[in-house]
Amino acid sequence: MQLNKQFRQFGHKMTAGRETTIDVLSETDEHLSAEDIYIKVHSVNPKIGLTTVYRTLELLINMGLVSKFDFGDGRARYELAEGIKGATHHHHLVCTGCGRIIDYSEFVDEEKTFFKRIERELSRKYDFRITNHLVQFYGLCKKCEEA
Amino acid sequence: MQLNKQFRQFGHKMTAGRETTIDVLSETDEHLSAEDIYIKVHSVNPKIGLTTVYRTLELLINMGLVSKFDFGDGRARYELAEGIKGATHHHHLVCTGCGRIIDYSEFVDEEKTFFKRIERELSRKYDFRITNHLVQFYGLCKKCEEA
DNA sequence: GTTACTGCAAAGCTTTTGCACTGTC
DNA sequence: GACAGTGCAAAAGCTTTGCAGTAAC
Repeated sequence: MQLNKQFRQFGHKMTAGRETTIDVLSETDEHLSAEDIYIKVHSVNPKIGLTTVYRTLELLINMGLVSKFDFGDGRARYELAEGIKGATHHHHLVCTGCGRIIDYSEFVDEEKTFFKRIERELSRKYDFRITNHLVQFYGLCKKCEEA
Repeated sequence: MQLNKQFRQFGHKMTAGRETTIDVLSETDEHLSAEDIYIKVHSVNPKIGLTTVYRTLELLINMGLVSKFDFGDGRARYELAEGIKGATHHHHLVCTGCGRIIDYSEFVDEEKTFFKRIERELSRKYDFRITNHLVQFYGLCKKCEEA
């Protein structure tokens, strides 16, 4: 895999734990917590521990390969970053009833244009170099609304 | 104060801890953590403990008087909700270098219009009742950019 | 007088760290 | 062979909970 090369460029080694973690993230469309990832990684390769998963995730985030999200339930969630292994840009609807996360990508282009303009002005006004933005909608999914 | 009445409508009692917590939140423009709030509350009234602050914040959030934010540093921050005691709608720039939070309210009207449209369409498409949205920009403040 | 509220201490969770061992390059 | 990476166990940090005492209405 070509990520191998990317690891070495950053001065890191490619190991079983790292490769398996990336594989797990590539093969899911869920929003996995560190422990979720650990369980999957561990079932593929029982030698790999939770600590390694945490350390790998931190590394992948620093390399820009993974994004970390907080949906308000006290544990972080991880996703392959946009563009990595075909992952597409999207935002999230978070159900405050059951915690379900719905991805949507309908308006991301529109949002991109909108935010680009705002970011430009905020950057200038506050002397702030914006590198990233987070958009999340909260509410109730159909099931929870009916209940 | 008229919040007193609001508490009773919800079936809650107004107590020293709750009143002091609201006062602290009203009088700051910082983004206080539970412990920050506790320190201030405790300095006004040393009888009030951290547990009460946590329980009060939870209550205030459920009553819609307080909003809870996560800026990625592992502890939650609390602010008076929009409209309570004159608190105005705003969003946040988060410096990933030093953790500084900058409030801005320049584009919130524009954002409101923009999001209203998107929320309407997402609600319909995903059968999801959107009650709230979160917008945050991440980047580097001037000091951290120079360092 | 009832019932909700509170403080304290202890527990619960996720995440991080120390250290000796292991594996990659 | 050097040095980064790893597992395990322990620690850290924020937040929640149990319980007996206290205060609001």
